[in-house]
Amino acid sequence: MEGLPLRGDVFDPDCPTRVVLDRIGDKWTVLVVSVLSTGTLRFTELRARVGGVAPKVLTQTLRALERDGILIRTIYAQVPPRVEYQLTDLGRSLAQPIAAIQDWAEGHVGSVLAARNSYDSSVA
Amino acid sequence: MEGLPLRGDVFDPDCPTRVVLDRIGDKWTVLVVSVLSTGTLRFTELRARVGGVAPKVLTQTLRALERDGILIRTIYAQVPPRVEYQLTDLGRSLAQPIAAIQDWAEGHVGSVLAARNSYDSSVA
DNA sequence: TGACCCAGGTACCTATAGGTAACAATGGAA
DNA sequence: TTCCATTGTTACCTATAGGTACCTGGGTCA
Repeated sequence: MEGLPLRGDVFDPDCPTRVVLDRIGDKWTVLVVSVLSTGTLRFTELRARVGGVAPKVLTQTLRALERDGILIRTIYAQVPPRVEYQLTDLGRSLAQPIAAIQDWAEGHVGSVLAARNSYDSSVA
Repeated sequence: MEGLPLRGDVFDPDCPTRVVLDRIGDKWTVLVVSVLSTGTLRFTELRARVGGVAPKVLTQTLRALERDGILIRTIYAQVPPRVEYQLTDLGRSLAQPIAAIQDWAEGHVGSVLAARNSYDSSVA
């Protein structure tokens, strides 16, 4: 019943593919997956590398990604608690397109901001 | 002052790269860019291909993308009005990573849904 | 006897993305 | 003279993602 090689169609509003797109649309998912693609990290490290996340929101994001099979959460019965997050194979496969997006964003910020300035001044 | 080959850093909360990620996080951007990557389209055609968009929201999305230099809006002084949307070079360069994301989404829906079922039933 | 560390949890608030429904403007067709 | 096509706009409402601030629990270190 699982692992159907079923192919979705993002243009169908009723296709669950939309759900996947929504997850990627999540404000922090891209950043978290990107950071984790470099290796296993603990909560606090994650928080430090992804600038600006509130702990509550980071927890939410991590739980959602765990639920979707993108990452694994490992709890070590220690004191103080130690929890590690690492990507699954599925997560690693997602890391590639995400890296492409991130790369585009970093490489084209200048053009986008320039277009924005130009547009705003012509409308003003 | 424009077109700086400045490279952003998505992990810096104050970096405008975040703005670009936010735009991609927009619910309809990915779909609109994807559809337009196949060629120029009119408003109604666009609306038909991207299932489930309300006209107001489509207008908002298109304006935002125009502002960011991703697409061009051409108005023909006809009656009834005719407006065409096409990607710019910048938009076409974005279409590639977006296609990768979309491809991933369509190809891995099955795995994600399976993980979700498994997670939900183990928590229940 | 505190104070600290880690990984969150809880309660609460709000901005805004997104949605619904109805209307506008124009000229040609029926 | 009423209707229709086309591309939106306007007013209005709401769900929820996201944020702030503070709490918890239990070893350890001083």
